[in-house]
Amino acid sequence: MDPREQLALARRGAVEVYTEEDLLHKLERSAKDARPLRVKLGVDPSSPDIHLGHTVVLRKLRHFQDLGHQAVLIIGDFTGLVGDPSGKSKTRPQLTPAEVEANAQTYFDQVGRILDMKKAEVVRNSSWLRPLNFEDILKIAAKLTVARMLERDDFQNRYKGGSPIGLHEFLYPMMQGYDSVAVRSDVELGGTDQTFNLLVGRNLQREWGQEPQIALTLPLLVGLDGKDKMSKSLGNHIGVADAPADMFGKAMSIPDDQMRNWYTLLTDFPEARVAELLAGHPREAKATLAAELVRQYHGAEAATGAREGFDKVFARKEVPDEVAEVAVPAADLQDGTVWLPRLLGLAGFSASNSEARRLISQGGVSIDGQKCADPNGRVPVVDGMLLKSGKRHFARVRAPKP
RNA sequence: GGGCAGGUACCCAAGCGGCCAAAGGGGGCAGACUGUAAAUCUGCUGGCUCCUGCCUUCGGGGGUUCGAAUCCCUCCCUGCCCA
Repeated sequence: MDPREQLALARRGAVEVYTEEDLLHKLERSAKDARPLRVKLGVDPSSPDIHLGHTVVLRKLRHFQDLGHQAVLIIGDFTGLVGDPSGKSKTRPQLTPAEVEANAQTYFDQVGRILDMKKAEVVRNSSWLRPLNFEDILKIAAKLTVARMLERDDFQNRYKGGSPIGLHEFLYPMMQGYDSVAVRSDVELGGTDQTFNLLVGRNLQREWGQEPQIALTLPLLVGLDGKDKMSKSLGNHIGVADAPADMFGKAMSIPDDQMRNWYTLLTDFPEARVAELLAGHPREAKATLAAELVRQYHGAEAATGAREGFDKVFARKEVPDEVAEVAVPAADLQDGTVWLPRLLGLAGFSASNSEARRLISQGGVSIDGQKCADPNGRVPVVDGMLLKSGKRHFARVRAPKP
């Protein structure tokens, strides 16, 4: 593909490209010499499950792959020992090597849903970071200054707010930047919260006599709450490994005004199509989005199924096709009845009896469509009866075999 | 090393001898409504107890007191300032 077209494609959705001219130059040279660009993406194995927030940048990397460039995936197994401080308001716990390794494995399995892993180059940064001795580290550290570090928003906020900043956290951008030197990166991708780290890479490459990489930043995907960036620790995420029904339901719960963002960052829908959808009924637009996301990770059939299941439960208030079963142990039976709070606990709908009582007295519990009023009552156990808690928790009750 | 300010429930944050299972906000859950698990409004939000109390909780450990999240001692941790 023509370098200018490639540039346009690379540019799409990006917040910032440092710098665009350099990228064009690299693309042109790459085309001329038939030498793919090395596009670096560092992944943080501190949280093993990847969610849609991660996919924004992974999708961009995939696009580079599709253009024939070389994806270089760096498993931050060494940096993971620190935990990226970017955007964090507190120090992250350091992981043990074993944890990092286990996480990396999970990560691989999931990332294959987006990248073409057969063509990707996967490396671990421990392979070049671990052998460094203190003298090497000092040499690299000397290229960075405290003042520059403190320019970063997250550090600055923490500093001003009086929260601790570990010295090792200062080393994080340094390590990530050195990764670029180690893999001779041409382009590095990252969220906008990575900007500083990506720019450090450029500086260090220059110091090591390499042509600086292009830093391409992408917007952070806002999570289900519509406020904060999607992250597992905030619980506002959709995991790529989530079940179709979950994925669909969660996507349906994003605030309306986030739809455009999600469409542009998570789908390949052309702009015109998105505009058309957003002009229509919001629920319809959201359902289309949700279905598309399910399709990407589970296929078209699952997408249709998820949508139907959702409508069934929430629009038509019917019972879903698949309902988990709860077996009532004989020990809990008394004259053929079971204590309702106990039953809710058995079904996994409440963590304690108090919570179960609360649920019942709030009118959130029903059996076979019949609301349960007594928070302390016993109910006759009928094999196959349907227990419902809240709007979306169902369980088929199984009586003990005589 | 010295001085000062702090460590409260899932998170932020009040309380500073009894009326404190602990204000308020966030989050979570439930209900109403609806276009959805959007938005909005309302309620609930330590555990056990079949409601009557009991148990655990306010950084850890000791103490004072009839009684402590609140006072004292000590240890650990954090921030700021000085060195």
